[in-house]
Amino acid sequence: MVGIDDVARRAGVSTATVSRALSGRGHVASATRERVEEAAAELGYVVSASASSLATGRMRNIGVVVPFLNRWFYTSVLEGAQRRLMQYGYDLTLYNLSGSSNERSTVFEQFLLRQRVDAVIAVSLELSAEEVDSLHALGKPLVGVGGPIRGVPTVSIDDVGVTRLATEHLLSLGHTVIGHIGGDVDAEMSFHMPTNRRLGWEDALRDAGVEPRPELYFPAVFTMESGYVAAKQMLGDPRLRPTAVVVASDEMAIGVILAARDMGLDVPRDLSVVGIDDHELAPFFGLTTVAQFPEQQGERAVELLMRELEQTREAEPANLQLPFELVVRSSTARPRPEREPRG
Amino acid sequence: MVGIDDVARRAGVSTATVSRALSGRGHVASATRERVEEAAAELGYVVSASASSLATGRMRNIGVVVPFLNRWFYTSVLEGAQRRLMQYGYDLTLYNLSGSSNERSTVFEQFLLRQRVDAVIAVSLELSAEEVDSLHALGKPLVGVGGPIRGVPTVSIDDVGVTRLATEHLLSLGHTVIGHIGGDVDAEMSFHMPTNRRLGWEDALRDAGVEPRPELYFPAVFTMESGYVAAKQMLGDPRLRPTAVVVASDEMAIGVILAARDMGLDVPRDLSVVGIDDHELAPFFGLTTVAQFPEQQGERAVELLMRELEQTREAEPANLQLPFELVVRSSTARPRPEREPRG
DNA sequence: GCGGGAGATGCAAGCGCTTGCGACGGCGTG
DNA sequence: CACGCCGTCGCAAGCGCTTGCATCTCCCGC
Repeated sequence: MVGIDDVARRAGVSTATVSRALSGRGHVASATRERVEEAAAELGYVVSASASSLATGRMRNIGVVVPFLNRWFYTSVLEGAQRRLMQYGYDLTLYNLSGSSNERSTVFEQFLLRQRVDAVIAVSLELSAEEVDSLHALGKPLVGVGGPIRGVPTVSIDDVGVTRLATEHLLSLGHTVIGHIGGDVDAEMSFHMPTNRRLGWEDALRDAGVEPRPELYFPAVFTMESGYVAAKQMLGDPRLRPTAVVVASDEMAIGVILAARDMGLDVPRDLSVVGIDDHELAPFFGLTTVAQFPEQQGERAVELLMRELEQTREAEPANLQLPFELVVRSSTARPRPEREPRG
Repeated sequence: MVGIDDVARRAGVSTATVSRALSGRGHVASATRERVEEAAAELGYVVSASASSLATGRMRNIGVVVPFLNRWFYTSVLEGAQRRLMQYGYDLTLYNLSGSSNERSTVFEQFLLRQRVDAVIAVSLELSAEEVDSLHALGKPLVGVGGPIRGVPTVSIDDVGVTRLATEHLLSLGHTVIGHIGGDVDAEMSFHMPTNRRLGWEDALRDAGVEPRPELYFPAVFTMESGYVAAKQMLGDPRLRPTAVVVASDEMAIGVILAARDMGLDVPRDLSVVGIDDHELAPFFGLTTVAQFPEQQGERAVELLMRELEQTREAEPANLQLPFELVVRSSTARPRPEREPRG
């Protein structure tokens, strides 16, 4: 295994110079630097991560904690974070909490605290005060993505804004009886998000002079099937007869479209549906949606972290609100002139 | 930061004893061990990963390389691997190749060779001989999941077996005009898999005395949309008129179901479809499929690695074939007595 | 022409563990 | 009863880097 002194010998300098030349820290004459780089390349030298870490106290590795893996949002965030981290020369070590419930404490106690990561990104997780504290006690920066964490910088979207935008789109088309299928507050790991999205729907309606009807809200759990079931209930109730529905995620929205189809309703003629996400399947189903950009969220989270890590100054816990935008496809249209939504 | 000698002092022993007591290597009187563990717990001591790695040469971290993240198969493998690794006390660092094409070489040259991982798991990747060699040169065990890699232990399923089983299911129901929608050999990173799956379809047909017709095979790219498009072509061609189709993945198969529906065909009355995977959406669509168990594949890959890592003996490159099984749902049925499949 | 400063490099002391080797008793065996 | 072995533990030498400090050279300005 070729080490730093092999390189030093070959380049005719000291190991200190090799270290400085390769890391870019400290002054090295450019001629010397080239000679060192050449020697390193010829020998195929790469620094030992552990030795370097031991000496510097930095692992160049950050931990990303996600509640699930099998969901578009998380993998997208992961993808963005990974890409950006690689550019910074950092590794990403993955912690997935979806296993047994005690996996969570194992992750925290055994792994995150084990000095294997310089910082952690928590995706859509509501961390307890102790969890945050234990990380901070170790001097490990922490940023959240998705759910807000008290006292921790977070990148996210404006959750009330997205459903507000979706609802406004529907209102502008002339809809007034607009349902909402959203996350079940009890069932999710992050309870703010579903609540906020519901709020956006209500706010937009009120601003338009329409009083939101509680019976037009149906809870679901962010899966296609759950959206399907909720839609069947909503559309099957003759007292409701919504002409449009805003759905808190694209996966659920697709379930809604399928449900409508199965009930003989035409989308968008009989029912307009708009989702949130711009999931990869949205174009295929012609789903109008409010796009959020999870990859970008991952990237920004990394940037926040890097700023805290590379500079010495404490980062102000600035919560970054990322942009979102309406993508109109074929699942929304003006309501039918007749007030009867059924075929 | 509490270090090993803080623990040693508190327990009244040497650091050597602390190390041995906590790591379980070497003989330590059980009374001493308890005293040490107690002291460590009281101080909240956790070993420094870098110091430990430097001394032992082991990182207790393994790299997992995936071609994409946004696909059910990969995230499932990842999930399984992660869970098992955590049980062994290992970290998982994630490398995703889906970015730019030069990301691949960066991953190999800059990261995997950087002594940050003890071993690597390559998921559905055809590694070049140099890539394999460079890893072996560093003494890093390597196991593949999904695609076979020459000279490397691999865990996978019998790709010809799965489509054979799917086809036999259809044959046993009485179908004889059975189409196949499979991966496009040119478009995929792993070229064996689509070929083998096509082979399974052909073999089963031949064994039943039916000559497979090449025009009943349609290539696609493992997405729902691509399956949809291929199905439209297949079902739209009046010369073909298949009564059933075996599809190389569930996502594509769902596309096929949707296409059939859009063409006014009833599944399974007018068309039986069977997929491969047992994707999380399969139950929702009532899709009959051949289940493979990617999480299990991830777990087994880890086990293979651990055997190679923990024991000294060289692992024989035993390729592990994992089980698969037919899951019958509502997308398959006997063909209609009439030979006319159209409504 | 000389003092001072800045740039370039080397020396060597860690970073916090692990582990081979040796010391020391206590106990089983011939 | 003496010998040797084994279980238990400490000593100290690394593991392969990084970096503060010292040294030396060269150049600049007065």
